[in-house]
Amino acid sequence: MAAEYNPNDIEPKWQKQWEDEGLYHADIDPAKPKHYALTMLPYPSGDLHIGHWYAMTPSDARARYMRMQGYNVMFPMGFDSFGLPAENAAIKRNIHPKEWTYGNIERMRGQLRSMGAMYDWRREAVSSDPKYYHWTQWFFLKLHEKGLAYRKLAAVDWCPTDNTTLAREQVIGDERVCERCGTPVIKKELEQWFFRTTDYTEELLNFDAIDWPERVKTLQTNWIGRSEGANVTFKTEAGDPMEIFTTRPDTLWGATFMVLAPEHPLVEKLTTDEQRQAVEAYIQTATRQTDIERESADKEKTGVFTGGYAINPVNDAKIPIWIADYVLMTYGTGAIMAVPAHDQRDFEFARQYGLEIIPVIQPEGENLDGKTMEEAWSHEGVMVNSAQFDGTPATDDKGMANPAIKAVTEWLDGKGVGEAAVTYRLHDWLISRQRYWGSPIPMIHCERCGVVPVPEDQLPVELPEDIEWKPTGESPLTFHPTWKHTTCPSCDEPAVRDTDTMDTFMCSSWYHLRYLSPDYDKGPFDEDEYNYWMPVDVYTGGIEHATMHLLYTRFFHKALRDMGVAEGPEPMTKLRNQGIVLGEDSEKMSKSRGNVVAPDELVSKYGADTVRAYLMFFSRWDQGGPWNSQGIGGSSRWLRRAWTLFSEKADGDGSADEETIKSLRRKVHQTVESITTDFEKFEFNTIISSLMELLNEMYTARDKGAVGTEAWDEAVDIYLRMMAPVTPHAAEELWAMNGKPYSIHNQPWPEVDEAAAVEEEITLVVQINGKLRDRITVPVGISEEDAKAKALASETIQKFMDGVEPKKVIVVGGKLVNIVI
RNA sequence: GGGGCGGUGGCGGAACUGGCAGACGCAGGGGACUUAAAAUCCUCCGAGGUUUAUCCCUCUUGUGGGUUCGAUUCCCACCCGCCCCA
Repeated sequence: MAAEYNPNDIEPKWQKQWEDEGLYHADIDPAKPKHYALTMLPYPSGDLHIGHWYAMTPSDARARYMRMQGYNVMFPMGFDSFGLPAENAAIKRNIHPKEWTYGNIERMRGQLRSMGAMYDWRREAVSSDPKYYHWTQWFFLKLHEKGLAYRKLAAVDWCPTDNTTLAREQVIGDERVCERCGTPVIKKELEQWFFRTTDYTEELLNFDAIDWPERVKTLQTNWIGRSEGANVTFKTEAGDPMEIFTTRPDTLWGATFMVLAPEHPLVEKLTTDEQRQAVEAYIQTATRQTDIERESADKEKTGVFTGGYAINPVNDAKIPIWIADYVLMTYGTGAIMAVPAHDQRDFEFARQYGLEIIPVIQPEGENLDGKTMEEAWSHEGVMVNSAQFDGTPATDDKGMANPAIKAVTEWLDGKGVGEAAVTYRLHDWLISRQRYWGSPIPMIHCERCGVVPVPEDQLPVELPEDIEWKPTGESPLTFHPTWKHTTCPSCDEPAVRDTDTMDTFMCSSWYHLRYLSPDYDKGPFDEDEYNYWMPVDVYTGGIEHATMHLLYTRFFHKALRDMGVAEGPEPMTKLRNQGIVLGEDSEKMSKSRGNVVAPDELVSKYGADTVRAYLMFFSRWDQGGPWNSQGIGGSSRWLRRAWTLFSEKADGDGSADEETIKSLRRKVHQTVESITTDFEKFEFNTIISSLMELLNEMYTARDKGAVGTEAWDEAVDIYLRMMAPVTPHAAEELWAMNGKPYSIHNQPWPEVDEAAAVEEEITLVVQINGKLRDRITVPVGISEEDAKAKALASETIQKFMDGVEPKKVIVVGGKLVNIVI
């Protein structure tokens, strides 16, 4: 009798053996094609949750599949271990961030091992280790050297809960909340370090070299927010130039007022004595509001007339200058021309304050009138009230593709009052964080020499461990008694270190390079390793990183390339996103909802193989979906059924008839075909379905006496190979039980025997007027005439046709006949 | 307002290039085994109609239209959900 399936025995056993033998060690092998498979590294938050399993085990299955396809596969893992939660735990529970983090890492390593993934642990990298952040700092110095890291005073986003600044990307949604804790951010004027991501805007918009999901490309494109238009210089009555950017220079003749941000430097000068009191009061209230409140679309528009006027350069019209809080100093030039007839926000503002509305784009078949219009017209039409441009068609096209914009822009340029311009929404990346648990910024502030980089041979600038936490809004490093005091590398006089640390996205922008050689100490990575393994061939992870990590890492790579440190256009060739596993109540899993699924419990109940299989099976991987605690029973049943069939020493007499053998082989090879395609396409759910179907078919074949035949042995051999990526432990154990040589994970992927996979008979579908009426079994490759003849000869069909002559008969590739009557 | 993704049985989902809608599984019904239960095995399982029953028919992929011999698939309009940008 066969041994019972007991995953809790066999899984740890094989994990240990694989580990001891270094089965999954990936070393440079020029004789083999390489494959660098990478899954986004976890933050060591304490416990591996089901989302980690969902991200990691299907990726592991695919990496294993690639390995069986003959690739030299590197599949590394590590920890993104700097960050706020460690520090918050320190404050809350009085435990040092380092201790908390490394305790979690240790725990998670064990949990990761229980997945049975093929990680090469020799390549593990931990971003909070000095030997790692040494090179994070080194990259900072390189970026600084290249002029890509700079310091500026700016109104930056500040999270009052986390007590730190945030990058623009880390401020989420209309409510402008902190990406980590959900607190609405506020603005603070601070001097901070930035990276010049905006130097790479055009290049970041180009996705030609990568196979990434459309969704991610769209998200990045929107985020970068390229808009074409023109810069136009207006003048105040006093002659001061005021530059504005507009995407609609063709509507310049309809500009009936200008609006400046309340903080605009010219406001002071423009404001007349009569208006001064109102203007100052307005500025006071506006500065007390957050950007969210100011920009909110449904908020009533408010503003105040400064008393000053501007001269419209296209027609010398004198137009009033207002200030309003919906214009932000941080966006564009902090000044806009207002064309109420063709911009809804300007329209509402004009109606509110009784300002003039002049339509300059007339839609076909209508006659817009500024006095009676009910909303702005922002679509195509013909230019009117615009002097020599009257009659020029204005289309819905953006930028120079729009004939009206093109004509006006060229004219402005010739006149010297404007020029074509492109603006981007993308900001430079704010790097400084006023927190402790991060990589120190390797810069020194010297009273005499200014900001001086720490010399390379003094890296890493290590974090001190004896630290006190005070929620002051300044980096805890500031209050350390000695740490910040140093000498200036250039004048040797006393100086202080930068006490901010780097955004942790900086650490994760290059971790894929550290995996190449985590212990290497002559540089961030060993060049031989780089030359062999890079770029990352398949990168998997959640889509939530589309405009953060995935944008930063592309920027980082391009910057490194320009320094000669990296090569190639992009760091990650192919990207695939998994969805999110929801709780059984279809809500996001959270401790407070009590709908969290704990993988450790599932593993002890069902075994890791079942959990892996179910995670691959229960939904489309890219979509995710609600967990179903009963559903996993199906995967468990499948695996046990497979175990039963393949572990029993069934006495087969090989008495199966020829047809049974043929159809068994057909199904086997058809399954190899479909599973291969599915692995290529990351369609994991149908891989499991196909394995289930084949298993059902094999049970039928067994009952018909197939055991003991060559075809049966072939089927078992192929089945186990196809199981291997999904359920690596069970497959290894069954492989051994069937007397096959260790290890199944060194076996090649099965090849399709095309001849065996071919169907001999097909079901000819017969339709009348497109409705299914009969099915006839015919030999494959039947000629069109024969198919037609057979269809027309069918009794059922004749009954339906009732003697009517067919008008037309359509035969499709010998598989379908449609009779039109 | 602009853009993206999605909407298929009670549920998760499948369906290759426009060609048998609902593979595979969950849940559910019926049965076998069992003193009983669990486990396992067999079987039914979109809705409606017809029939003793087998059969058979009609409807059905968010809604409405279109293209086509034929549409879950392509086109247009709309509704709903999620996301991004305004």
